[in-house]
Parts: sequence; structure tokens; C-alpha cells
Amino acid sequence: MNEPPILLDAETRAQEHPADHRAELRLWLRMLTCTNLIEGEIRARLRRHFGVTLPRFDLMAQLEKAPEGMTLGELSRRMMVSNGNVTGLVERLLESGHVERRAHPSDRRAVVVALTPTGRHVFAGMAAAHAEWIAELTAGLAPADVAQLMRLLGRLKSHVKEVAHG
Amino acid sequence: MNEPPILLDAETRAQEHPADHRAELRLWLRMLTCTNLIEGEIRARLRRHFGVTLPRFDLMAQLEKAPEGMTLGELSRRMMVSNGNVTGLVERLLESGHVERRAHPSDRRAVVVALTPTGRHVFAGMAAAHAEWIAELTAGLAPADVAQLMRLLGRLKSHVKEVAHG
DNA sequence: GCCTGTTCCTTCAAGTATAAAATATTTTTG
DNA sequence: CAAAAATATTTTATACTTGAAGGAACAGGC
Repeated sequence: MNEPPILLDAETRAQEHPADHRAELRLWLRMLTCTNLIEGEIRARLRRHFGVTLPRFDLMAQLEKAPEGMTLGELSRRMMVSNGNVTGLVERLLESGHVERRAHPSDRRAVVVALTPTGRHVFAGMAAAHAEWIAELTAGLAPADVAQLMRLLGRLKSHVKEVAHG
Repeated sequence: MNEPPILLDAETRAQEHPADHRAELRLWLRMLTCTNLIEGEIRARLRRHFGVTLPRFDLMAQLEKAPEGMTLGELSRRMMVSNGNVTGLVERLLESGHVERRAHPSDRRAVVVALTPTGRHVFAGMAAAHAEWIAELTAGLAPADVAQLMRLLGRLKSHVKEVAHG
């Protein structure tokens, strides 16, 4: 054997020397299952109880943390979705009267979006229910489990950010 | 004080007696961030390297585990997406020649879908790269971390399933 | 056999999502 | 200051996704 140490791109290497990544794959699939299950349940409950979609709730949740409003770009980054997506979401939330647009004080390219008083009030009710639901769905975990998960996921998150961007 | 023990629905109770669910909420947001980051990276790489979308990859991944094929309903359940969604995905994968439809042996309502030889070959390459990518993205975790996460997420998953369905 | 309820799939409308191109404005640079 | 580069948003094309409604086929009891 004694193969020479040739550098290959990931695909070629993967096909010729398939390492054992089963544990990591299974972990990834389980993470995906968990988030899909929770997200699906939250989505259904938001629709049933408040007639609102999850993306709109998420957008309002970002705005709620910024009383002065936020630019579309900031929203896009925080929600981790594309710019065009935010444009459309804001458009629909404008129509329903939950958010309003303001001129940016110093940058005429930018648009600031903020919750309306109505939007703020509506969101408060949804957020309280949402918190209860998340607590209900994660009630299978002891406080120590929650802390442990936070720590491990924190480790994962910072590594993924390194690999993906930096 | 000494309020009477009246039973209220979740929304009302949440607004009037907001319990402290901050830890659980933060955990949920962190989980969401992790999966979104990884999913986004995998989606971009699949597109860049293979010109395929993540949903199509996911569908083919299910079929690869079923050499004899699988009904649309089974696909829908395993992928945790709606029926109509699967119909559309299969339609597009039929056009590209990655999957084929077969008659169900005993149930004329059902449709069986299976990978074509081409689809199987194409998927093999994508799956190998995908496994490498997942390993790369989760490399920030020690083997013990992976095992611990599997355990905790397993606990979460089974509880969520209970709450959501049963 | 028929009736009833269920399951399997498709269709549809609305909404969500990406990537890429286009536009407008700001900032940087030479 | 003018040109170039960078930024903020919108637009476009395409694809994905859901939830709900509908039609076809199955399964059971009568």
C-alpha cells in the first residue's frame, strides 16, 4: 500500500478514501429532525391561534428588540435569509399594519422598518404564547440538560461560523 | 394576593403569569441558528458543486435507502414535508432523469418512486461529498461531545414527538 | 353487494425562499 | 473632485412549501 500523500479536493478524497463519518451524520440528521419537529409545531400553533405565519413572527420578533427600528439589511442578516425575502415579508406586514417604514436619518439608500403600536401589541401576545410553547416542547430536558446543550451547541455554532465564513 | 387556582388556557396564563422561560428560549434560538448555518452552507455547496438543490438531495437520500423504491406517502412522512411538496419534487426529478415512477404491486392509489441507475450514480458522488462536509462542519466537537449531543437531542426528540402528536 | 370512513395522491392558491441582475446611493481612492 | 468600489434595496426568475380541497381507490361492516 503506502500511498503517496497527494492532495485532493474534498469530493475526490471522499470517494476514494471514504472515512467513517456516520456518527456526525447521524447527529446532523437528529438535529434536523428536532428543529423540524419543533418548527412545524410552532408554525401550526401560530397559524391556528393567531393566524400568522412563522416568518412574519420571526421578523416581528427581530423588530421588537429594536424599538427604533432596523434597516432591511440588518433584518436580513439577523434572520439569516436573503434580502429579497425580507423585502417581500415587510411588504405583507405593511399591508396588515403590523410594521411601518421610515426614512433612514443619514443614508438615503437604506429603509428603516419598525413595529407599529398595533404590531407591538399583537406581537406581545404571540411572544408570550410562543415562550410557553417552547417551554412545553423542551420540558423533556432538565435544567442541567438545557445548560449542557447550550454549551455544546455554542461550540458547534462558533466552529460552523469559522468554516462557513472566515 | 392568594389568587384562586383558576385553570386558564396557555395564552392567557402566559400573559398574566409569565414564567421564566428565557433559558429554553435561548436554547431554541441557538439550535435554530446552528441548523440554519449548517443547512445554508450545505445548500450552497450542493448548488455550487453539483447544481442540485437541497430538497432534491434529501429526497434522493431517502430513496437510496430503499432499493425497491418507496411510495410518495412514505417519502412525505420520512422527509417531514407535505404531500403536495413531494409530488412537485418528484415531478422535477423525473424530468432530470434521477428518479422513475413504478406501479404499486397491490395498491392502485399508490405510486412507487425509485432512483434510476443514473440517479443512483449521481447521488453516490453527492452523498460522499455531503458526508465530508458534515464532518468538516462538526469538527469543532470532540467524539464525546457528539455522543453527548446525540443523547440530549434524543431525549428532546422523543419528548417533542409526544407533545406534538400523542 | 353497498355504505362509510380512510388513505393516497394531485391540484391549487398563497406565501416563502434563493440567487442573480439591476438601480440608487454612499464611500473610498487616486 | 471624478472614477471606482462598496453598500442597500428592489426586481426577476425559479423553486420550494404549506394547508386545504378534491378525486380515486381501498377496507370494513352490514
